[in-house]
Amino acid sequence: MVQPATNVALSHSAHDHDACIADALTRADALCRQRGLRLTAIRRRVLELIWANHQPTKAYDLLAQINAERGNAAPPTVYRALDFLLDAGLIHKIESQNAFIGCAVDHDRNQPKFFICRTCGRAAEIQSSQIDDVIANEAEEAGFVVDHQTIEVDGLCAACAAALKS
Amino acid sequence: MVQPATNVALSHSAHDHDACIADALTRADALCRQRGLRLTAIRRRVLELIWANHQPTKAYDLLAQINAERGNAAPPTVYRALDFLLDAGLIHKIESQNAFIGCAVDHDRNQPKFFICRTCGRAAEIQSSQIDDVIANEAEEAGFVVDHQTIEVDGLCAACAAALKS
DNA sequence: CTCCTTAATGTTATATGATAACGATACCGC
DNA sequence: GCGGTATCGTTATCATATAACATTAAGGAG
Repeated sequence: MVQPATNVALSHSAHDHDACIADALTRADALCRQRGLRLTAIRRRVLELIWANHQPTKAYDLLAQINAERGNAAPPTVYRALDFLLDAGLIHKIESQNAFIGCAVDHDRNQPKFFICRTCGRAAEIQSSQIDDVIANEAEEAGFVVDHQTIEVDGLCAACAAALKS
Repeated sequence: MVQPATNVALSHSAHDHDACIADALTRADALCRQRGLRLTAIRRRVLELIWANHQPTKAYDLLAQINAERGNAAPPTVYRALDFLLDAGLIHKIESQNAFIGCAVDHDRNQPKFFICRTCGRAAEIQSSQIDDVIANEAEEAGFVVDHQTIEVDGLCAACAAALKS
């Protein structure tokens, strides 16, 4: 279940994975400072591991990774960090997988949505406001007051679809 | 967690709940006969209980209900029935709640979607193809091949929103 | 009808995901 | 430095789901 970051970084088109992790942490630091939240060592490390895994990551995999480096840590250690990060909007939960992934977009007006590839396992967060608009319309018609959305689309990403065809 | 059917039936606008359950079972019988699937006693009973609960229902609640009437039943008994019903398209899983609900619509061209009320707990399955269309467009642009969607919108249903305002 | 194969169920054990409860510690404003 | 609150450690337990294998039942071939 645990996927070393190096494998992941190599498997598709190259991207500067270290920079991508560093960026995410910088953004998290800024956001927490701005809002008076405390990004403690554990919370920061959990966030870093989630970004490093680069795929939806399970709580117990994080726990194992933490324990590999620190030795002590029980489930609440990880779940509390995850709760904090979720509340801060720094990560999202992929409900269909009971897994967590770093937030890659700005959610001022739209809700998280993912395209999840069943082959490479990656979850791409997409930013379409169209989907939110349509849902808002449907809700309006039904008199339903929207609070939160779970939108997870499973299938094949472009790269994996191409690989399968050839 | 287990909610007696009578409470549920009374809580909002009246509907003939017995008939609604009976209809669902009739449809299930027909569909299984047509497709050569075996809607065995357990499977049928699990489906019936799900409809009777009239809300997303947890596997272990179903297990308790089954055991109350038959005494013997372990988790696999229920999970196997649920798997069958899911495969047959007779129920859906609400991923954000680890719960199951009867399928109320025809899915020839569109995928399941739910409006879930945080107050009364009901999950209304909606049939908009607009949402599917927009997702299909987004996927097209991204080169993503859609296989399955999880769309769960949490909030307040019209009735509960009205009740809160007054 | 009976044998045979396969699908379905029973049963035990265990894996996986998440939280309750409470004590100890660290941070931060005063 | 002091005191209150947030965070973390620790233990136990609850909740969700499946593996593995034994047993039984259903339905077709002969």
